[in-house]
Amino acid sequence: MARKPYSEDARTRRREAILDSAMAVFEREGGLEALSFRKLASEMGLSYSAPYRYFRNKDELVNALRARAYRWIEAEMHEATKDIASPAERLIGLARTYIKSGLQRPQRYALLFFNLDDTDVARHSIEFRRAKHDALDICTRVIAQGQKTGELPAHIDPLTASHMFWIGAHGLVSLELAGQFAMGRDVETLTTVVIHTLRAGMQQKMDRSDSDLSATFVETTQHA
Amino acid sequence: MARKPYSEDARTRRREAILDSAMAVFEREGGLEALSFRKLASEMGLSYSAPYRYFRNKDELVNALRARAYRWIEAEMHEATKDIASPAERLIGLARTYIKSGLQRPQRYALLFFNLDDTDVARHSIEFRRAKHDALDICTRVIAQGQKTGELPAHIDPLTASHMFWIGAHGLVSLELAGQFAMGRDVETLTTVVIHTLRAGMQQKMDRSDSDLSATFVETTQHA
DNA sequence: CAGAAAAGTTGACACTGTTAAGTTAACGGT
DNA sequence: ACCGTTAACTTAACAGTGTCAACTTTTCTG
Repeated sequence: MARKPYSEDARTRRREAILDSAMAVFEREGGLEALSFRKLASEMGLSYSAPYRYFRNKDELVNALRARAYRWIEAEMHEATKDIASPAERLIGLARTYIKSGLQRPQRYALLFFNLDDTDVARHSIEFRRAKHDALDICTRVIAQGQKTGELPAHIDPLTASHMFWIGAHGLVSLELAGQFAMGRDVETLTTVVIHTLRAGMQQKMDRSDSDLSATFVETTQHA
Repeated sequence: MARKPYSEDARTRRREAILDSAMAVFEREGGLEALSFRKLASEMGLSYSAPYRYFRNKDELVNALRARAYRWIEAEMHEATKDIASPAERLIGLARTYIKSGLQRPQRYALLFFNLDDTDVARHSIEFRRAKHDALDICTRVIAQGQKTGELPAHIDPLTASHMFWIGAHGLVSLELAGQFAMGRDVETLTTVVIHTLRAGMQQKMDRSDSDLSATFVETTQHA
């Protein structure tokens, strides 16, 4: 009686095709506002509400694009550093690749962190969370490995350390993409400085004075 | 024959009122898409195209909001740290205030760096550029001062150093706002670690091996 | 080949940004 | 006091958008 859908993988293939097209439009035209179901559909020779068979709404489509973007940057990092034996060197390679990739494809990178509606942040798709976790995990594991071989300091936990490198890399990419470093600053140099600083600072154990200093300035102004 | 406009400062006062309203709507509803001229105008008891007398288009309005946001975070930083005598301590206070303020008002912060159309980046309003420059300048001057007193290392130039702190602070805020640190990580700790790491790493002079390492990984993969 | 269900289409609704034309209000000169 | 000029504002309209409900067409299964 009930029939199977046309073919399970035909369906997902079509879904992927839509995502391909969507990513292309998105990166070409720039911005999520410029990406509309209607433009997308017409580009694929379909009618304007056809994509609704594959994505409940635009948010769902965009979240699928986000997951893709994450898998892409993860692949970039893996590909570029998988043959580096030394953990410390690989860590630096990861950071540089992350930065380079982000700068190379601004739109795709922006997809990862910008334009997040508050509700989106609450619960991303599982696909998205896993992609994110996997990407960070490469970094965490490399650091843990480096701690075993003694190349990297053992006093900091690997997750915190990789968060820190992520913060540095993302901060750099993000500010550069927002055009904040203008005035003849080149990113190459800044990249090197940031990586060096994080690497060197990581060696230094925190002592009491650090946490004291932090407590000192907790109260900030609160005028709207 | 020709008459003066109603009153120069009445006009700018009205403009400011619109911006007040716009910022309120924007922060309440969340997101630039939710902020429309029509909602804004109706909230002020005006007709839907009245704001066009004060802003050529939505981009211009948004850019004015951005400039406001910048002046806001600059004021927060100034207010919270102006009485700290030691440059090194004040630098840390600046970073902590920046982070705290950003986390406290996510929408307003996001305005500064997200949702930038490619064309926007090219040429922001002069107002915006100056606000940005002023904010960064606080940091740069504090560092320069710290170098004079010997509290901070002199081998790095102040602008690069403040860029680095900016990268760290922004990266932290930005990732936290994007909900990337979930899994029971608290930002307080991460903040302390990042600041400590930058501070400690800054002391360490770069040697030849750093730049060598950077050159090693310049070629990354290039498959779409 | 029938019938069921998926895929795709069309029409409609409530929005949006933006422009053009028309209306009202405030000022300067006489 | 009045008139013209001009700013401020309103209204109508256009081209888009996301989204849903009602259709039509296609494709597979019994």
